[in-house]
Amino acid sequence: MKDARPCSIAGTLALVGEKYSLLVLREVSLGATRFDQLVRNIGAPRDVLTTRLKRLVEAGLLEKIAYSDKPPRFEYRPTRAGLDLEPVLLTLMAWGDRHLNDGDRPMVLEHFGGPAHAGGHVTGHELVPVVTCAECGEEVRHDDLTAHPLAPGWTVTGPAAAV
Amino acid sequence: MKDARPCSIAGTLALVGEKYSLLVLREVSLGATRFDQLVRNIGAPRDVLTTRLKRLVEAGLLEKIAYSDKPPRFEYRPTRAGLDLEPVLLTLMAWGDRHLNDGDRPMVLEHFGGPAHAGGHVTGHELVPVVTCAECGEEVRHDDLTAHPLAPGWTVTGPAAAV
DNA sequence: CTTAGCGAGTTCGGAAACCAAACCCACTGA
DNA sequence: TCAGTGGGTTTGGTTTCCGAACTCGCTAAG
Repeated sequence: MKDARPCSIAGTLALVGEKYSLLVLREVSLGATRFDQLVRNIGAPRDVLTTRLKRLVEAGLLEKIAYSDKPPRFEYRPTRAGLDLEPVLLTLMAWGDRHLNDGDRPMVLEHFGGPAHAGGHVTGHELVPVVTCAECGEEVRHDDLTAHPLAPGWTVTGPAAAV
Repeated sequence: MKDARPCSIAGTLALVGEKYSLLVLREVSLGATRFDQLVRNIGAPRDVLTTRLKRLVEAGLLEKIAYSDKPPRFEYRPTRAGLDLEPVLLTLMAWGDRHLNDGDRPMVLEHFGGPAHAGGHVTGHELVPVVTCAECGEEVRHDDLTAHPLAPGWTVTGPAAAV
């Protein structure tokens, strides 16, 4: 991994790209914040989970918060930075729902939003996540993109080539 | 990883969650489709890259296409399923751009879309990817979501708990 | 008071993955 | 004939992963 293209994708994956890290973020986002819950729900070896949690806390994606003094017990809560990874989880889930297991979804997400959201809402609708451009509001399609590397020497050459 | 919560996030990561796999998808999406380009741009060991490419081809995310017969030479092109992972790459990049390196971006993406797109466009705007709900069009926020696991025994307990 | 159990890790030894460098093979161009 | 390129494979050492067993502090039951 030395001398690679400088890139925020690689930088982010250096933080959360190891096995189980994103699943930890999934669990704490769902509300499972304690060690044994994480072990059970993720199925990771306990020692691996220990090192992942330490790393994620150091990186500022999780907070280790005491919920008991005697004996000392902690839970791991996502920080704002940690919750900001939710779009990654949603797009991963959307891809799996579409391309894995013949479209069978192991979990669905209910979204409370839209026009009726301002008042006290009662029922939502199924979430279908789509990546759009904040500037123009349109769904992002591969052919509408052009990459511009800002570091010298790192060009792109293909159909999505920079100018 | 046995006996874990059934989940499309975990399923997708089982396919593309190994080290370098998503960077391979990044490169082929940018147009770098050949073995030595991938080695250089990703910085991965050659043997690891060999096994990643084999796996991604088997999984149907890449196609191995001959571009020379004598000597036999191949390039690796993303399939539709491979390109469908671009939302994951975009959200990873957006997170890194926001939270890494004090907001310095190693690369910017130009988006050609929006109202002026139908006619022959000349200039685009910077892409700022946002995850929205296809149903209601709103940006997805953590507090607007509720998870509903469809497998028995796998519940969620926290603030985003299912009913 | 003794024992059972839980939550949250730590320790252990073996299996698997990763890594950089070296090597190989088929060709091309000088 | 010789150097160079593209696309790998081989080699041997390091790191990571894994499951099971163990520890420690505490609580609840008998």
